[in-house]
Amino acid sequence: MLEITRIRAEKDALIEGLKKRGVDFSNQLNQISTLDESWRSKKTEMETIQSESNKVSKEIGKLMGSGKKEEAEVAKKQTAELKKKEQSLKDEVIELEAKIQELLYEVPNVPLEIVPAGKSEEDNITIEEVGQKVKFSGEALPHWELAKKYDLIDFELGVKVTGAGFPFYKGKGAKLQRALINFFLAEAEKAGYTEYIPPLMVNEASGIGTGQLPDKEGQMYHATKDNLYLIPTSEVPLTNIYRDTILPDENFSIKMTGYTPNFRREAGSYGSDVRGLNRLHQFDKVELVRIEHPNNSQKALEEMVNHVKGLLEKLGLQYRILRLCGGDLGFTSAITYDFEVYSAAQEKWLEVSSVSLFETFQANRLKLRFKNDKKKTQLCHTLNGSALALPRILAALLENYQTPEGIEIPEVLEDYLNFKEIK
RNA sequence: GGAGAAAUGGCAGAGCGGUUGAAUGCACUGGUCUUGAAAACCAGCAUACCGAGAGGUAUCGGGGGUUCGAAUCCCUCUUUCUCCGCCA
Repeated sequence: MLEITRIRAEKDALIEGLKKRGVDFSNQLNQISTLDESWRSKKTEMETIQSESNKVSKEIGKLMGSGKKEEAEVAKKQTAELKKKEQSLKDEVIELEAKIQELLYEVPNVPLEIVPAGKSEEDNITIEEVGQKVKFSGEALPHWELAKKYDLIDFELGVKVTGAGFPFYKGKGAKLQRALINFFLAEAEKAGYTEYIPPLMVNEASGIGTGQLPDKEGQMYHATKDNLYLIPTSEVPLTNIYRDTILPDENFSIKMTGYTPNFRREAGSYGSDVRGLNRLHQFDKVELVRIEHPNNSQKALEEMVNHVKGLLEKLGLQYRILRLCGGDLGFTSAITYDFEVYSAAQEKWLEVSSVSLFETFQANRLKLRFKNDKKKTQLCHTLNGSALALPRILAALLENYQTPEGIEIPEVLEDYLNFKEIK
């Protein structure tokens, strides 16, 4: 959520910045601005009346105290009119607040200077490409066939027990999955992140805090009886740890990591995009979340990008980094780098990580602040990134490391496994 | 799931329906004193919003109500504790 003070101060610049998303928000911002003005004047008016009636009430108190009951009765009658006015002003103020809030929820974050304008993924910029295409001697199988051939993942069983998009990992497939999780967590720990195992369900307030609600309600599984949501990413519980928090001073740099399954309804997805491990309703991910001083958030973003690069390089996967264009940017993000690995058998790029800086957009909703050197409360910056999402990494590993005899295992995972190849 | 008790500032803990945004203690910050420290003493110390400022308004777990006036009374939800039941 954009800060109302920013809209007051630099509305036109914000409108201009938002155009990079390919949508014109001048309507919303102008409306907010107008509503905000009348809100302020109504509020002042209301508070003046409140102040008056508070005074009269105190007078009555004094009169009652000194036994002048009749004078008190007269004063009581005086307040009736004030009450009426106060109530109607209050109604107006509340209505204006609700309207402003509603409009604010509609406006996404403003992209940073270096984010390219653009409408779709076509306009993303590839800023780096690392590694070589794998050459196969024979036919290269897609991961779903490899998974079947070596009995690593059972998709049909998942359909039977739960539904499409909920696979079973089995035997060496399950172990490989667990090894990857441990590897990612170990790397995060080395980089100074504190590990958490968060709840897999969150309440409504948390969903609103990180921006999944109200806009993306349909993306989450909702346990209506208890009004809880299954998390679509551990970003939600991890970031919400710091909801309604004021950090005591400027010296903070909060680095959290967590492994969790993630649940996404993915309504409307279809075709080859959902084949095999490409898109699941439940998938594992190790997430990085950071809360930073505004002066430090750019550096933190860079560190996170380098962290993910390191992981992909250690796994020996060909990858590229994209800077998303305005149109492809998530609602809450100011800048996002996507990481894609090349899946040699499917001959396509698969997104395995997304690293984003939200600046104050999330912190504003979360009420996550710190005390600056002038003892004023100021919003923190939040960041997060996947490091990494498991299924597509697993898919790429299976496909890229396949040989006619079996599947090799990247050396870096050997410490986490009791086998060195899959046959 | 049933029965009972409770929820106040960073913590502890007062608070007859009427200058209570809230006593007091601890913690914290600044100052005096001291060669330095401790102690003692003095002062300061919640958040948000409106306002150039003076100041104003709101907030005592959340929401609603009674009243001229609510931390204080009523309803409701949530959470915590105790007891019972069930259970990995």
